[in-house]
Amino acid sequence: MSFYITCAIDYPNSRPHVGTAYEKISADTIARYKRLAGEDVFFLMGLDEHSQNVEKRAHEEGLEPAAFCDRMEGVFREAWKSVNVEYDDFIRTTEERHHRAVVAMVERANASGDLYEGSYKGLYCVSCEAYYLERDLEDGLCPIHKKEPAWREEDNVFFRLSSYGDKLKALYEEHPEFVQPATRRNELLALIDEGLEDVSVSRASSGWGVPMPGHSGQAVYVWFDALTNYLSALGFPDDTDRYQRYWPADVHLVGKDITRFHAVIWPAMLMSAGLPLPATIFGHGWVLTAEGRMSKSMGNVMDPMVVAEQFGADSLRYFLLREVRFGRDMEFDYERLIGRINADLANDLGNLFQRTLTMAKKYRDGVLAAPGAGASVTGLPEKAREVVDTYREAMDRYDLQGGLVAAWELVSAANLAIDGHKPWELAREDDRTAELDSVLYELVEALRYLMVLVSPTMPEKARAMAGQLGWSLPSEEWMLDSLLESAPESVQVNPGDPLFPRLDPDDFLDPA
RNA sequence: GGCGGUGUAGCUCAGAGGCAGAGCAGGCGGCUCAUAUCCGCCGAGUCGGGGGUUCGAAUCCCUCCACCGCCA
Repeated sequence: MSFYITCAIDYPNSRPHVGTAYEKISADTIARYKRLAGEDVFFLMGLDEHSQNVEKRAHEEGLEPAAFCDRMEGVFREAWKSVNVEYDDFIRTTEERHHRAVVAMVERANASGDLYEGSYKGLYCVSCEAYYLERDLEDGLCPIHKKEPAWREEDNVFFRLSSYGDKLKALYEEHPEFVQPATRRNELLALIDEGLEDVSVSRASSGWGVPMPGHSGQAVYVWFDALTNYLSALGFPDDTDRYQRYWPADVHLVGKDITRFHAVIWPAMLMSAGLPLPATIFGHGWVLTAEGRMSKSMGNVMDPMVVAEQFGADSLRYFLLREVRFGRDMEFDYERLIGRINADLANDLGNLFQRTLTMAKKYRDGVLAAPGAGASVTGLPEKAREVVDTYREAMDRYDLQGGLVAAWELVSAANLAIDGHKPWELAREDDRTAELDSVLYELVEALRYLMVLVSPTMPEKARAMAGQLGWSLPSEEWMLDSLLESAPESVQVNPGDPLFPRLDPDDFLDPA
C-alpha cells in the first residue's frame, strides 16, 4: 500500500519557528510510522514562493526574489534537518515542474466551465494579500497587520466555487474522515450550508508568479498556485509512475487556520479537474506561548534549531507530540518541556534502559539467550503485543499522543516487572538462574519493542537504543510485523551513556 | 448577532446516568539494578453558578456567567 502525506508549503519570507516545525515533525512522525507499518510512503514539503511578501522581503534584502528564495530554501532544509525531519521531496512553487501543473489545473477548470471573468473591488491589505470588508476592519486598519488597507479594483478570473456546495456536502457526509479533527469538520459543514461564494483566482501580476493562461497581466492567485503543489511534486500533469503510485494523497497535514482552503477550495478544484480526492485533510493546532500564537507578527517565535540544540531534537519532538492530543493547540513552555523530559524520558524510559542493561551486563556479561517456548515469567511479552495493538490503532487515527501513551504503558510495566522480580536477589540465589535468564531476556525484549515504537517520534534516540541493544537491522528495515514475528535467539547488549540525561531546570530557567 | 466548543484536584486533562479519576507537582514509606532514579501509599475537588427531570446527574433538559473557535 502506498501512503502520500504532505505538509503545508511555507512562505520563505522569514525563518521557520517552532510552530512551523511542529507541523513538519508531526508529518515526519506519521511518515515514519507508516514506513514501520510497511507502507510505501511519500512525504512532501516545500516552499510557497509566489507571495508579494516574499517579493517585498527579497527587495529589502537587496536580492531578486528568485535569489532570495534560493537562499531561504537552504535555511528551511537546514532547520528541518536539525529536528530530524526527513522528506522525500521538497517542492518550490517557482519550479518549472510546478508551473506546468498550475497551468494544467487552470486549463482543466476552464474546460469544465468553472472559470469566468469578473471584477473585484474593495479594501485590500497588501500584507494579507486579501480583501477586507469595512466591518471587519479595526479602526479602519487590517486586524492582523494593523495597517490601512488600500482601495483596489481589478478585473480577475473567478472560480465557480458556489456550484460545488452540494458535492462538497455529499463528500463530507460520505467520508466523515475527510476533515479531521471533527471540530473542524463541523465548522466547515456550517460554512458549506451557508452557501459558498465564488473565489477570485487571479491577481494583477507584478511579474512574480505563474502567468494566468489567456489573461496577460494577471498571475494565478494563491489557491490554484499553492494548493497545486501536492500534484506537481508527483509529476502531474504527466502520467508519471510517481503520480500513479501516490495520488490521491492520504493526508494533507495543515494548520487549523488553512484547513478551510484545503477542505473546500482544494476538493472543488480537483472535482473540476476530474481528479481523485485526498482521503483526509487534518487540521493541527497551534503552538502557543504565554503571549498567544507563535507567529512572526507576534514577535514571540522560537527557533527550532536553537531549542533542538539546547534540549535535543528528539526530546523536543517527544514533547510536542506527547503534550496534547494531536489537533489541539499546545502551549510551549520551558518548564513543561523540562518536566516532560525529566519525568517521561529520563526517569521512566531512559532509566529503564540503563537499569536493565546494567543488570544484563553485571549478571550475564551482556549475553542473553531466548528462553524456551512457554508462558513468560514477567508477562512483558504479552503486554508488549497488547501495547503494539493499541499503538497501531492510535497511530492509524493520527492520534500521535495516544501512540506514545500506549508505548509508555510498556515502560511502566517493565519498571514494575523489575521491582516485582528483583533480579538482584535472583542473582544471589544459585537455584534461580533460569528465572533470572528469563526475566532479563524478557526485559530486553521489551526494550527492543520500545525502541521500535518510539522510533517514529525519536528516530535518533531509537538508533542509540539499537546500538546499546546490539540490534543491527538498519532503520529502513524496521517494521512492526517483523518485530512481532522474530524474537532474537540471543542478544548481546552493551550499556552506554544515558539516553536522556536528567535536566536541571535552573540551568534553563531564569531565576527571576 | 448566528452556529459550535470549553469550564472537573495546585497544573495539564480523561470520564458522558450508578461509590469523583489519571499524569505531573507535593507528602510519607520501601527497594538498591538504575540517571536523587524505580515501586507502594496519601485527594475535605460546591465537577463554572442557579433551576429542573430521575430512585440516582460532571453526565440529560432549561437558564445564567466566563473563555475559545467558525461564520456574519
